[in-house]
Amino acid sequence: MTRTKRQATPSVSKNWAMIKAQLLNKAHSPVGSISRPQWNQLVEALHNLKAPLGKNLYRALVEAFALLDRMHEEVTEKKSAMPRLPLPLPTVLLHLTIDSWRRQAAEFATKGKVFPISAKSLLQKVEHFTETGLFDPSAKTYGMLVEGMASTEDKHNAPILAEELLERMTKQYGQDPAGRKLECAPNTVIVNSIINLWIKSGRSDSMDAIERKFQKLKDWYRFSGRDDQKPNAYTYSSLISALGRCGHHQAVERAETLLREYEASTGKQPCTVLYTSFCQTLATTNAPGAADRAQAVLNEMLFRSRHGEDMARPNSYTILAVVSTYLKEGRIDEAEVLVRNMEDLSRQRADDGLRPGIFCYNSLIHACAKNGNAEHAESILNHLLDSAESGNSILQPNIVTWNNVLHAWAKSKHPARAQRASNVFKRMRLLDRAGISGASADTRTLNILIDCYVNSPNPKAFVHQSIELFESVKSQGVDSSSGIFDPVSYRGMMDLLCKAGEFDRALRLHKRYIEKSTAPEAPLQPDRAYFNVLMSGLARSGWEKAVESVEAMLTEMHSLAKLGYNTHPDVVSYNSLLNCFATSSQVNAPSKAFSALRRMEQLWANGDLSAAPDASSYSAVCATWANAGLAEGAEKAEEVLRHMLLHRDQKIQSTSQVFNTVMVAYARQGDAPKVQKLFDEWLETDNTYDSRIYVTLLQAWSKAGNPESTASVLYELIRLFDSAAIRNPPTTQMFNAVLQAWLRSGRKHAEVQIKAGVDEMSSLATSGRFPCAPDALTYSTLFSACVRSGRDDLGELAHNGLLELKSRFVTTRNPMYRPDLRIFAEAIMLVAMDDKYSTKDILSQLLLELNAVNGTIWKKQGQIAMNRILAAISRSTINEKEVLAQLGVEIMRAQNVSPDESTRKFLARCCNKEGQQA
DNA sequence: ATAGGGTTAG
Repeated sequence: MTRTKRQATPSVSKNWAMIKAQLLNKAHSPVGSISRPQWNQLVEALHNLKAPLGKNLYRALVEAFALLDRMHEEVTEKKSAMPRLPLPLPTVLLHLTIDSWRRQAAEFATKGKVFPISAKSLLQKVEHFTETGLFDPSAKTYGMLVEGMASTEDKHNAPILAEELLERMTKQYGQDPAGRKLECAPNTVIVNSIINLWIKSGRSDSMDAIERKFQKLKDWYRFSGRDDQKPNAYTYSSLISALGRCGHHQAVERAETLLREYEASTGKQPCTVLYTSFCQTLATTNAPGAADRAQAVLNEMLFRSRHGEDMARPNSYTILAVVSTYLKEGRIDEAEVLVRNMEDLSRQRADDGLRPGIFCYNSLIHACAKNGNAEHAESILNHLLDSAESGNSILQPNIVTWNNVLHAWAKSKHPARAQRASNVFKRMRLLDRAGISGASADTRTLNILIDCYVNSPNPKAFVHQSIELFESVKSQGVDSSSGIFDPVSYRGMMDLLCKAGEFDRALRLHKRYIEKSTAPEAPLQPDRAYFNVLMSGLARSGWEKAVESVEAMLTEMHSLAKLGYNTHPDVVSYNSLLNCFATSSQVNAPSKAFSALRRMEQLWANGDLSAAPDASSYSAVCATWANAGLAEGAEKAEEVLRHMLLHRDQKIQSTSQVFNTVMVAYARQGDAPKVQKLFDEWLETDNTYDSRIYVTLLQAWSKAGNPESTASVLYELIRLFDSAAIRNPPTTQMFNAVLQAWLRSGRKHAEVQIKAGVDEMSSLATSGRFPCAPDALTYSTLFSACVRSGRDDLGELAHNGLLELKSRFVTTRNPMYRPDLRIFAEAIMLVAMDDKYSTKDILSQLLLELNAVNGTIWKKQGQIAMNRILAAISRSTINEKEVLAQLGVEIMRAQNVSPDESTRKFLARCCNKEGQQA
């Protein structure tokens, strides 16, 4: 008796194991043979699944589906006898299963995996259950299915599927208005879910679809007055965030209308999410004044929540949205101030909800990275680490924080950037080993770190370190979700090895990677992007074997593609080959380049759209001709341009890159009128803008020594900029071209024109109109013209110019303002030639500064420069020639410059005159 | 049952 009782109330798992063994095994219980008590056991088993669903969701889910399928088969088999079974089953059983499926699928999606049961197949199942009467689904059932589409269906198709489902629901409900139950009508929740599918779809028509959906919901509500068909805060919030994310042409205006509409239709003030969505839309659209408006919204929210009103209290999402608006406008400092203020306020109000989250800090760090300020990025990390150590768990840096800081060093110009990145990585590993969460390196960490090495000033120095890292990570055998090398890592390694000039090593590693990644069951496979990076690295390298290696890899891509890998060469792959030819010195490079281009055109004609030559392809072939060192190089390049204009893919809208390459070729031959002709043709036929092409024309006229034509190009650029037709203002480089044209023109009084030009540049730059502050080249041009003029009244002008340049260099540390040997030499000559200005003190001071000009430049130019200086001094009327000559000799000795015959001649002249006077 | 967030790679 006791025994039977124990058996009658077995544990859930025991019960389940027994049922599974007996009832799901068709050999034991053939379909159609299940008795009423056994049926009840099946139902009970479904109920009991509720408990384990939370823990081992996936297994429970598989079991639930097995049970449902078994019951469905049973019902189908026994259809005639159905009245004996208590059908339909309670809907909650179905909902429990679908809800678990939805949650499980969402979790899979966050890990980048696709759940094996799709919404589409589940929907089919549900429809079968409905047909047999096993279940009677409601709008809630379909709602959850629509929800699950977001994570199991292709995002492009998901909203279409959902719309079809809604269509069927609407039809069914409408066909039987009297008999249908209220809960089967399509409702607000399902429409909201569909709107969210549209937002995530990435389709170009999504905004229209969303507006139509919204309109439809409003129509239903107007007709029925049902509360479950009324647009709610979820609806408005989704709509407002859609405006930014799907690209509405007047997003902000529409968002404001929607906010007002929400207030009018609900009688409620907007809540936190609505305000936050509004700020997000301001951020994504980057509307004028976005940051100030977002800040105003935040202030309003803070004001309303001041006395504990919860409805509109800002949270970390809100703060992030406002911070993003500042960052989009480049107002990093103000973003930081806002974050600090919110930290203070949350302390003041004793409200942790007001604190900026780690996402805010990660965005700030990313902004620093973009700004090149890695030092500051790291200081924010340090602040976070300090505050985490003092018990602040909300601000624990996570992997993105660390990755962003490393990224900041990768983009930095700091001389020790790679070393600093290495140090950050070391700290990371220490903390990780100490069990601190968020510091465990993932694949991105490794990739960014390699990127730091690639971008270091001396990639060669980090080859060893990278290979060590590479080997250590590989041998650790960590799980595949984090910390292993992926194709991107291999790409990075290849990039590093190419930049370091270690081509043989790169090719060896490449071979190993291909062997490993094409082995059966290999976790990683070679892909097109991997090959493209490697090939473009080789193409850029200037290595003599680049052409043959890239050719071999192209063949390899083809053969791997035949084996089913995603390595079919595309236009980028072919362009690498073409770029090899463009820099190759092989005599047959042009013909090989042209035949490669032909092959691409052939593939394209045969329907392989990914291989259609683009502007870069044609430009590379033009460059191959231009660089081949042939007399007719420019003409041949132009033939390629003509060929492209006739046969190009219409997707190439901008032809400027190709025009530019051909123009550069003619410019090199000194044929400025031809360059102008091509420019005019480009202007007439191409409506895209390209600053490079203007620069080429400018340089061509400048090189031809035609100041009027050069200046007219510059004036045109100024006119375009002032009329807002182009965004980039004229720069120092462009003004310099005009000055150089004057110098090259060899005309009389060119120095007067150039001096006027330099003054104009200074005043335009000081007034902030254009970034055209005179640089080293500007003064070099001016001084050369002055020296050439032979005038003896320019000492003060030269001296002041040099001082101005020097101070600009000291304040900016920008190398374009660094005075070089030539500038110093010519300034000294001009001072020496000016009897009224020159003194021994000025000249010896200048000579000492000349000596401080560092660099290897002395080896090449030192002798000529010193000879010219000594010549000028020897011709001057100054008294202390011998002293100055002595100084010159000392400088030459210090700089390892050996005197020649002219040197000795001028030295002798300096001393002789001195001697005569004595 | 329904909404919103940060990073890398030619």
